[in-house]
Amino acid sequence: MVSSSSTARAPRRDAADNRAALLEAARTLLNQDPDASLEAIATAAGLSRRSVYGHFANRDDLLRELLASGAERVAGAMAGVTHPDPVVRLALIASHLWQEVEDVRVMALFAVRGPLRVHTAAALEPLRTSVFRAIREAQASGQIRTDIPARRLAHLVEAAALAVLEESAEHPMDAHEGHSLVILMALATIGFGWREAAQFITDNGLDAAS
Amino acid sequence: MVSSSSTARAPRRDAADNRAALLEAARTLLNQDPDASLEAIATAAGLSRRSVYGHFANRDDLLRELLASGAERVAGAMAGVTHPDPVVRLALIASHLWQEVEDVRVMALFAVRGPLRVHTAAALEPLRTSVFRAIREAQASGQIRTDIPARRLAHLVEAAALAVLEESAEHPMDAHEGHSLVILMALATIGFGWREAAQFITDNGLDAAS
DNA sequence: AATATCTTGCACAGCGTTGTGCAAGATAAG
DNA sequence: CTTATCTTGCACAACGCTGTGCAAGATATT
Repeated sequence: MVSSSSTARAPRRDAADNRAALLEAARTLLNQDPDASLEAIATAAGLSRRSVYGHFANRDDLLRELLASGAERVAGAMAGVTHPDPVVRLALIASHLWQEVEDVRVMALFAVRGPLRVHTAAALEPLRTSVFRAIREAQASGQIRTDIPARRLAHLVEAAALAVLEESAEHPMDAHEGHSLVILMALATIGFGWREAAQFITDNGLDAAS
Repeated sequence: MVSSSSTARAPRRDAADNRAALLEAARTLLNQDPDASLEAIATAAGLSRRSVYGHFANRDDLLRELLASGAERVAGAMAGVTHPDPVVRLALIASHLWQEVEDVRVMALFAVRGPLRVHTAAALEPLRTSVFRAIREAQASGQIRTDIPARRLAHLVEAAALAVLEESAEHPMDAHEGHSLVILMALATIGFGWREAAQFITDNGLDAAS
């Protein structure tokens, strides 16, 4: 199906560009207002609303593609995180997460909380699983709190990260501050006291994360 | 204007009942779907959509009244919280908060996060202020973390409480578990380690909060 | 029983949006 | 240059919702 059997001509290259421009515009606009209209998105991309339907079947299709690719990008960035200590692993995940999401905070919240979170769930599944595994492992070795079941704790860690995102969306926060906050809140959630957390961060060089 | 000067008759008493029924129905329905239509709300209240406009000028009016009264109820429940130790005060606030909001969790999230949060801000202001004051006081006396500015920390504590609400909305959680979680997460956010927090809770009888 | 008050149903306008059909125009590929 | 591909503008239908006007009906109050 890729190279058609008939004598069809190759698709125009600018079409692909426009498609990309639409996604990029959507990324930007939806990050300001998750309910931005197609009209607004198309205009921002330098196209007409009508043309959008030449690239995507409908609004949902655009959103789906945007969110799915975003979720995969985020999940992909976590793939390289491997560390023997499960707590360090968690902190590294938090750190990378922030870096990936920092410039799309509002849309990230929308992607995970909004009505379309169904479309990102699949791509984020491995990430959630590795968080859960790290927590279970850390509980087993007595490194973190055991008064909350692992599943629940995993959700709460995720919620803590989202809470920082939200806070950063409402009250200006530079990238560096957000980065450390995400880690601090994750550690706090799993049971670390604040001095303990600070010690842990310096001990493991997490404050100078690349 | 209360008792009209003309020979007007007193308003019918069932009208007030219907108005109350509308608010109650709205409270229930909006707790399931914050975008529930007036049609749905009116029907649930045993009235027609048309009648709603006999009691409220428009949709926003209904919402405003509902949210404002809810916010005041919540804020009012915190008024009685006075304790010399600011950390205990924070924990008590968290505890009472849960009890007030437990049966309206989804709508509470909507009221604080949604587009109508403007209408609840005023009523919740004293509550937010007392959280901020408690945190500042506790920081001054070295009881809690000082690596995060008081304002920011206050926001994060609020976010932590909301995170528990959200978690409870998505993954079933009985009232008791939610109650302790809210306190635990608040303490975690202000810098307590999990054992320290547990100790603190038993020491102050917070696990048996009325 | 008289009457003001409240409810109802229906019709209608308005809103902002999405999705389509179609014909004409612009443009990259061959 | 020719042609298939892409874009555009306009018109139109549809959707679900809010808000109103009006006349008729039900009901509490007096």
